[in-house]
Amino acid sequence: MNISGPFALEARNLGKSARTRARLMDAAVAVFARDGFEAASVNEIARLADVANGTFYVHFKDKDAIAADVTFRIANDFARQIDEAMSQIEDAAERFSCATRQFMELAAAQPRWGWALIRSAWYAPELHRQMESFMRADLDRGVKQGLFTRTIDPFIIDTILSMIFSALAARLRGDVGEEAASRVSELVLCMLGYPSAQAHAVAWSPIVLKGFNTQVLPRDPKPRRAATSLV
Amino acid sequence: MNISGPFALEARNLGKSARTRARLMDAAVAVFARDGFEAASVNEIARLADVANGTFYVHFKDKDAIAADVTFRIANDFARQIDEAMSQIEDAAERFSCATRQFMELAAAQPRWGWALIRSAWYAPELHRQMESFMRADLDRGVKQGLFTRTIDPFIIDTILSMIFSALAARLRGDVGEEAASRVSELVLCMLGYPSAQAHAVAWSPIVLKGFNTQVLPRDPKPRRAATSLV
Amino acid sequence: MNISGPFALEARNLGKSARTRARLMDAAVAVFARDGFEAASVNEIARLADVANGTFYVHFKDKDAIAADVTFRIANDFARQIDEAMSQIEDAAERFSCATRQFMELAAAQPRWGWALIRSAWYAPELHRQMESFMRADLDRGVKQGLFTRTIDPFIIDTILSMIFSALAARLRGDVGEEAASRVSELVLCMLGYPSAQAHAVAWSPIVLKGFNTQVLPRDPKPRRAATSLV
Amino acid sequence: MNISGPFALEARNLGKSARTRARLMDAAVAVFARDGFEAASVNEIARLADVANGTFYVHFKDKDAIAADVTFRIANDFARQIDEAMSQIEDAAERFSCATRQFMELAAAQPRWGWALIRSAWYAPELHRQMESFMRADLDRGVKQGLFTRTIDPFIIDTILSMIFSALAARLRGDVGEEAASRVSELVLCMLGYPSAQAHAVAWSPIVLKGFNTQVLPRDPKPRRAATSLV
DNA sequence: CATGAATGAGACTTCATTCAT
DNA sequence: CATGAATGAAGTCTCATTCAT
Repeated sequence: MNISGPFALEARNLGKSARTRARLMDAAVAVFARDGFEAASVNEIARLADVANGTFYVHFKDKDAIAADVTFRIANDFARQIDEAMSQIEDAAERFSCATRQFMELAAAQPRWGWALIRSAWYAPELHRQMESFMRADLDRGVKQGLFTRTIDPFIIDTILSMIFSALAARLRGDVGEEAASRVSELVLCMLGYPSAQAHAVAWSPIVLKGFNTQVLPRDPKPRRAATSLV
Repeated sequence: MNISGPFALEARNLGKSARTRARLMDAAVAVFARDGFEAASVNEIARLADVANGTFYVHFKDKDAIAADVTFRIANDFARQIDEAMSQIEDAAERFSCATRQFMELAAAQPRWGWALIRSAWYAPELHRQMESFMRADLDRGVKQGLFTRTIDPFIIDTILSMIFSALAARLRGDVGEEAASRVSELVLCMLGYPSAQAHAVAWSPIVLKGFNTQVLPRDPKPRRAATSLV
Repeated sequence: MNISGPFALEARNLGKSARTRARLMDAAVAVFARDGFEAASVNEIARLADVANGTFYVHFKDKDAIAADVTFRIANDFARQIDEAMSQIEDAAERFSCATRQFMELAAAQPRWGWALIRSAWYAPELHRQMESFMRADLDRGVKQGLFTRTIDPFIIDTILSMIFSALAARLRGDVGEEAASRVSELVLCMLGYPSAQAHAVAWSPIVLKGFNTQVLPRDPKPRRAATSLV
Repeated sequence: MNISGPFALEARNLGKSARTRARLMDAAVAVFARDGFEAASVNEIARLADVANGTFYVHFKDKDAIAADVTFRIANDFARQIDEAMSQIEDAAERFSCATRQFMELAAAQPRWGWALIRSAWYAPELHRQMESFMRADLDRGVKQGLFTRTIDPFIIDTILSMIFSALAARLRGDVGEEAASRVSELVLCMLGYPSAQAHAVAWSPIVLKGFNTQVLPRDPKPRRAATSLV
């Protein structure tokens, strides 16, 4: 039962150990996505990764550890790709919209990663903090640019994150199509005090979304602190 | 290890069976709130309820059954109390704000119920449908009254629910005080196209919130279908 | 869930206690027949009998006790009816054949009783001894009459009983029709040394078989020791 | 509590996993023999095998699986040894008698295997079919050779099997000695229409019975379909 | 590193049996 | 007598984790 995914692809030229580890991570993503974090079992992850169950413990202390690693690297990978897509954008509203739409596009292109994020978000507080910090940069920028009238604080950031996750879940369930990203962007911009008509224009403007790029980050990179938003 | 809660209080004058059942329900709420639905175990519920583990199965088929019963009755109880609090209100924006604030007040007054709702919402689709239908009534009314410009559909309702749950979680974690309800109300009203200044006024107007009333509904009431919002 | 059967019918004019007991016995027969003795549960018997589970213990010490009572009474009832059917027959070969055929007819007419006998035979050694003693009488008579050349001892009686039970099971499963009784009779007679042609004639001679008569014996009758065969 | 038996002996030079599996199979035989299939518990099997209860599930899916494996291997082992013992015999009556006597000798030499067969025969329809097919070959041969006048069909085969099992049970209970096999052989031969005197001669002729040979078959052998009788 | 058998705690569930009403 | 809630032992099975190879 061989799950092969982005991590394995990334590690294809590395040593055997790194490749085994990568296979485990791909398998973990698949299992978290399918069963949720709680119901995921180490044995099942090992089975999907085509390694003996004991091998899991050579690479990870326990289920929490692999979940943390997986979500961390997914988040970083997404952040990197989103960053690239936004490098030329200055306007904070556009940046936010672009980031949100790009985020959902990436997640939709790799539904297992999307579901894994959703289904282990509760168990990966690290992820939350990371996404908050990415997002905060653009929201603060918008306030400075006079675009957003709403005060930015952890509460509102949490609220926005929950909206984006909710929209992502709807999209992945198939309840809504790719317009989900624009819809939620528009809602958030309005909520932040951005003029309604412009919110609509920005959120629905045609943009080029990057497809999914499997060049995931190397293991244990220096934590990124780029002044930018994940979403 | 005796957990005593609203259900036990409600059942204190009923027969022995009803009292045991109520103890189990209170215990289930406590465990769901603390551990989440998945991690909750029947044995632990029985232990908290101070009954033998076999006793659980005298009253409920399995964990799903008690969860369904518990969420159903919490939701109905909340709905009833929120309804009462709003009986005199006609304006849809006020109704929404009142419902949301009342909901969060009730949940905050009984944090275990609040956490239980949050942590088993994923596993209680019934609850979701119920809350959606309660909320939809007031949102549609607002559209008819010309207060909301946003089109109401399942996507936006889901989004609003996720915002409210997110705010509730923040409140229950203690990250934010009782202003959480007003803040999220205001955000939602803005998002729906309600004028910003009025949104603020409505969301922050002083209102009398009912405290928690433990008169939970009797078992198996006729399902409420009142044209009103749970939140 | 009301099972009503021969015992209930028999007890319809007795006191309430006797009727409850009778309902339990009918239910026990049904459950033993359907699930086998091991898999039968007291709760299920009580449920089928439409009484509370505690009521079972008012009437029977445990599952063994009801099984013993039930098989004892079925066996006695069958014995009584078989006796009646054979009262005029003197020839031992005819008696054996008649008894066997009558036995299988009764069991087939009341398949639950038949299955219950088969499926609890292992657990009711009493039944075995009883059937052995009934059968022995006719076999010994056959030897005295010079019809059977085979020595009669517990081994051969056991063998014959197992043949009859095997044939009964085949009949109740529907693998074979009502000829099962004649076939097994013929086989046994041959085996006992009875001339082949006569064995065939006796085993297949048309006889009048009594239908099932629900007048089961009163409770705890003096054990019958009539010099006759159950089968 | 260490049960050691033929399977363990057979596996003594194999890997650890095979040895544990063999211990479980020996233990299962012991428990089935002692308690019957229904009453046997996985925990008890593990206890007798001196392994943790979880270990059982490393080797077998459930009780059915180990029962199927055990009966399959016992049956094949018996069949192989019986085949060997009969390789030179052409006469169908002799073959039947030899097979029956050899079968009972093997079972009596290894009473746990005998009891296990008896007590799980009901739950192993596979076993029944296998024995039927082995036996059928010799019975049909006897008809072709003009030795048996009785028509061979599933009903009579079932009947014969029940006789043999009944005799085996009597032998294992100690109610009868090693003459049981000859007695039941003679009875069956008579029943099949084989001349009485010859039946006696064949059934009681001195033959060399192989003792029990613990070289059980390797796991998953090609199923034997030799045109011969198990009994 | 990789393996995979073995472990044993613990989850779920059933059920014979008791006992207060 | 009848009830049926309550009990707790016992059974089934899963799973994170360890360890010898």
